[in-house]
Amino acid sequence: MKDITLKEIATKLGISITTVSKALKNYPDVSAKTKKAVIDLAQTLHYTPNSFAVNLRTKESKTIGLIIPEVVHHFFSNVVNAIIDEAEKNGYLVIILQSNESLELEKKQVELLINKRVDGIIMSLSNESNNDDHIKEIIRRNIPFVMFDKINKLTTCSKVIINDQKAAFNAVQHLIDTGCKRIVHIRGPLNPQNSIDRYIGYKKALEKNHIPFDAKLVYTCEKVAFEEGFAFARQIITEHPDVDGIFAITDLVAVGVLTYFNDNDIKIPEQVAIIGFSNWFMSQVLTPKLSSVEQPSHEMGVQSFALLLEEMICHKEGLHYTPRTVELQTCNIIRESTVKP
Amino acid sequence: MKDITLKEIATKLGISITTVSKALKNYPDVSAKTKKAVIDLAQTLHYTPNSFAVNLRTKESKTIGLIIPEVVHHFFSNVVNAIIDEAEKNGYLVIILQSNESLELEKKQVELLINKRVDGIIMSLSNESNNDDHIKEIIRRNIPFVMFDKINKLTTCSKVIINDQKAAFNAVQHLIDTGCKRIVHIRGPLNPQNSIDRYIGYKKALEKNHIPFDAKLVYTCEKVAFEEGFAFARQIITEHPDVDGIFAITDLVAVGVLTYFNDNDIKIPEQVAIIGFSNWFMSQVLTPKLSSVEQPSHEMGVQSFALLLEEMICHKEGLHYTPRTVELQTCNIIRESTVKP
DNA sequence: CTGAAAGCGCTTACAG
DNA sequence: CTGAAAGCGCTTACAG
Repeated sequence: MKDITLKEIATKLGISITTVSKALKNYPDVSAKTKKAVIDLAQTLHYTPNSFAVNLRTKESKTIGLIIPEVVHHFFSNVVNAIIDEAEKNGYLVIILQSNESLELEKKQVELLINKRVDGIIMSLSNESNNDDHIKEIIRRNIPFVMFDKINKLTTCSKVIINDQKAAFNAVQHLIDTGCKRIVHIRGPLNPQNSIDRYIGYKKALEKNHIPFDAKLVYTCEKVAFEEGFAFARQIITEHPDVDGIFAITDLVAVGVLTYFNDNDIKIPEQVAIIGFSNWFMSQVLTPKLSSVEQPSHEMGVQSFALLLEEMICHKEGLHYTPRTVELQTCNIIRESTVKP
Repeated sequence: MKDITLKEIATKLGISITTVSKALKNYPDVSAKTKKAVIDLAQTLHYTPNSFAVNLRTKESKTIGLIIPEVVHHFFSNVVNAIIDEAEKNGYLVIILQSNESLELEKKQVELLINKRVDGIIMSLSNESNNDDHIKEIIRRNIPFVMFDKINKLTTCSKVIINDQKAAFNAVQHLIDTGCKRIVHIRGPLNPQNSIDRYIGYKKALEKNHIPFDAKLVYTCEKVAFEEGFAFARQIITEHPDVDGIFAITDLVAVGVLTYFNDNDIKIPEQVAIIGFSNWFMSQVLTPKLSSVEQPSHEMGVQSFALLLEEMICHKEGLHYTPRTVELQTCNIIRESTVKP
């Protein structure tokens, strides 16, 4: 099937390409009669403008790129959901790529998006990434750019974040309020900013409450996986039978702990209370229901796109844009896993 | 920041655009010396070809479109994950859109993708969709097209499916094997093919085992949501206290049932056994762990892209392509919710 | 109100 | 080995 072009319509009607183009774009300087003829024929022939040519002329593709660690993840899929919908409402399509937490893949993907000449890029960094060359290249090329959640503080660009230190502090404070005295933190990898910040929040809460910090009570995930939570649970209960509270970097890991404890008849929260992070859907249907920190994933997506749109508009009009940082609120969602009867 | 073009490189080196283009594409008829000079300068200037111009010339965008009901869904996010990764390996990017189960949105999205001139489209239909005009338009335009999971039988295109009738039959047969005699089916909406097929599988299993079919034991979801499962559970236990088994259209609904039963001290599986569908991640961590039908989501994504790629290659070379249907295997995953002690 | 012409940045058949 | 030229399908400043 050959695609219909302006030229064909013009030939069929015996008028110029210029006039056809103007008629379809509803320019005021085309007679009503010509306009109607053109629009009718275009409809009959199922004409749709060749976006490749339009892109080349207008120098924009009305497409943005989105790189996240992985889509099969409660938090990220919710952000993706919001970004896709917001973008569509504003006439943009979204190309999605997954770094799978690999810096190497992420670099390649940034390159792909730059080559593709997307109008803007939204990103949440992989666990291995920092202010690396590929990020600098986005900035150097002056491509509208927003980072969310897993960000790098040194990069000058718009950001949508939560206050991970404060959120973690509040989660641990809650454990302490319910009577916990020996609190484990299962943290994320050493590199990502949010895993560092949650760790700091944990330490600050201990300090504030005059509970001595014990480095042996900190366990570090590599993958931030269910299986790690499960394995750490066994290790914790063997190495530190006196532990009475656990703050996990994310619900998935907390669920691993909870599953091990359930399987081995360790009472939650009577023996050990557990609180996770991000409030995954499943947390509310587990037994016991898991306490967690609510992270506004949908709103993060909405705000990320809104900031990117602002910047894309400035960029298009050649105006200077000053990056902004939006910080969203979090709160503790208290459920059975931390409420001692 | 202005983008570097072939022309600028050519001017700087005092050679023609043609030669620069050829050098960068490693044509054999360019001298090694010229080639080196061009490649070096291109690198220094961070040259990357303008994909808009390349698309226009080559008439392909190396981009495919993917429309699914929603990305925040265990099954679909796994398929998306596989499609993105397979596409990237083969040099394609993926634009993702969500119909949110709305036919109207889906139609608009198909139009967007056609206008965008993606090289191919992969789709899983919304609950409201059939062999409608927008689907016919894809076929009419001869755009490479694959449907997976939620398909329409009448459309002539490649498909990746499971045998929903057989899978449902086996699930219900399992309930019967464990001693269930009054079995409820919480089905999906009336329109989608897979919800019809699972319903037929349910009926066939009853028939085969000489259990009379009772239309009152069939409950119909509108949204296929957790809340519906939860509400139906209360209704079922009130209207039919003798029910001893439930087969739900998907795990999310089964989890709603399970949650209501847990909250109200109805023993699973002693009083009522439950089996879901699709084997969502959370099913293995619930109490009791939920039995389900394993649906190979990742493999569905891999196969969908593979079929699309086949068709895109034929399309590009002007060859005729005969659509194929790939049927993947399912199996029962038996867990605590159906194993009577 | 209509249209000829230039140009977006590339690729490639063709001539030399 | 190198390059002039046509053309992909559109948009738009300009002339009439």
